[in-house]
Amino acid sequence: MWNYRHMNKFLKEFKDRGYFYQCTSENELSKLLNKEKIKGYIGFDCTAESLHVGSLLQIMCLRLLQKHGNRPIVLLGGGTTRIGDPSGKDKTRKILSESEIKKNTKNIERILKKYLYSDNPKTKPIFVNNYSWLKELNYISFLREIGKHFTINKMLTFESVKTRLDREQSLSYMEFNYMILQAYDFLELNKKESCSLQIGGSDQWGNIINGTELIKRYSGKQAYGLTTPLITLASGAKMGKTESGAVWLDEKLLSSYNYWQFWRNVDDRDVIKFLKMFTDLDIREIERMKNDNINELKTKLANEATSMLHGKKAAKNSEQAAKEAFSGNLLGSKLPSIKINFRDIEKKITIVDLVILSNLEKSKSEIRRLIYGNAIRLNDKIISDDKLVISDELFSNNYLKLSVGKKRHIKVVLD
RNA sequence: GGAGGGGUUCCAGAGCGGUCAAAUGGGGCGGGCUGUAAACCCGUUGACUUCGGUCUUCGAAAGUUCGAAUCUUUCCCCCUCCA
Repeated sequence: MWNYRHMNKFLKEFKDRGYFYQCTSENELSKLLNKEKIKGYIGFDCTAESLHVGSLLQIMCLRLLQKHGNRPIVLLGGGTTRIGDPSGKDKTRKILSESEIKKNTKNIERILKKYLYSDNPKTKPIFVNNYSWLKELNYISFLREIGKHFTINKMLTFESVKTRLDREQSLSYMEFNYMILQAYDFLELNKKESCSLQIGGSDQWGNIINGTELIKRYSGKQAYGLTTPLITLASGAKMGKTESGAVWLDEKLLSSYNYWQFWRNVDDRDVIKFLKMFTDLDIREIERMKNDNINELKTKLANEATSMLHGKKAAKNSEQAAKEAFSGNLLGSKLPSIKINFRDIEKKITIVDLVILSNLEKSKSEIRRLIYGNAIRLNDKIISDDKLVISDELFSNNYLKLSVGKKRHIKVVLD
């Protein structure tokens, strides 16, 4: 059996950090990686306007590739998004408009650039959009050159297809072709950029295999696939979604403070795992920290993850804000804030209106319920009257701290 | 093509003419305990409300009725079995 000690450093770290799920031919890939620096790619779907933590593991894979001197290729699925990947989907997804896809693609690229290093020309990420080659495919020649390498018999055995058929849910011919297009992407990148590795989530295994096999048949070359596991939280839930929606990697959709809070609030049992997966801290260092104070570890995790995305300063500010908010200080100066003006005060807005304005809750009934449950506080004082009118006396130095529950705090600034 | 079963509030799933904004469980939210954790306990979980109520929900539309999630008709969609 293969000796772990001789394993390529990239692969070894890939495993040590918990990124590894499956690999097409591990030994050979390891040998190749030892011999030369390669290019590896991951495809990103452009269905959503931005990326969320669900994609973070993939992004971390690209960073790791860079760290070990390899060059990452980011494939933006501008073309395939027009089709829709049936993997793991019960139903056909709604088809997005051209302009939506364009907008999404741009935004996703912007976010990825925050994570990848561009200073070294040898490992600088390459961004490609598969629309550039998919749009000009000629149907007949595509069928003749590429289509002939796929058998329906085999395609029908793929999990993504099978589950749809088994449940008698319709699978359109368009979607059925998705896997061929993804395989073709790999071939294209292999030809154009001599890219020899595709990484993806475990649900992409079938699609990836199709790519390596197509490359083999088409040009006789060896290419490799590597997949990451589906991350499950200790609580059993899927990573990335919280009660209040997706954890976006985008300041516009989720403030850096709330992003920091997401990491600060992970389950105890997930902390070490996440430190390994989502920070650049040395593995051995993390091992050593195992018995450190759990809350300090969470803070560390939050700081590392936040600064990677939003910068060191945002991370520090978030930590500061959290300290102030949770240690019961009168005012969290770095807390997310909303402004209200004197005219609002004159209009005699109530506590309920104020919470609505803060965007922390959107239903008045819910806010009233929260008030009855002692959950709403102004400057840390519990509010028990839902008709309380906000007066300027409540403000100190034009600031007012509004809290909903134990965890949500916002600074109200009188303008 | 034939025979049945079903679409209920975030999810699962009861209800089968008024007492139904709809049991129960899960999830969520809030409170308690703690450590911004887990477990546990309690409360809450359509919207609006001058807290008296009011309005909108049970696949869609129409109808019966004083009154429908519950009955009738048509339509749409799912599932199981047989061919």
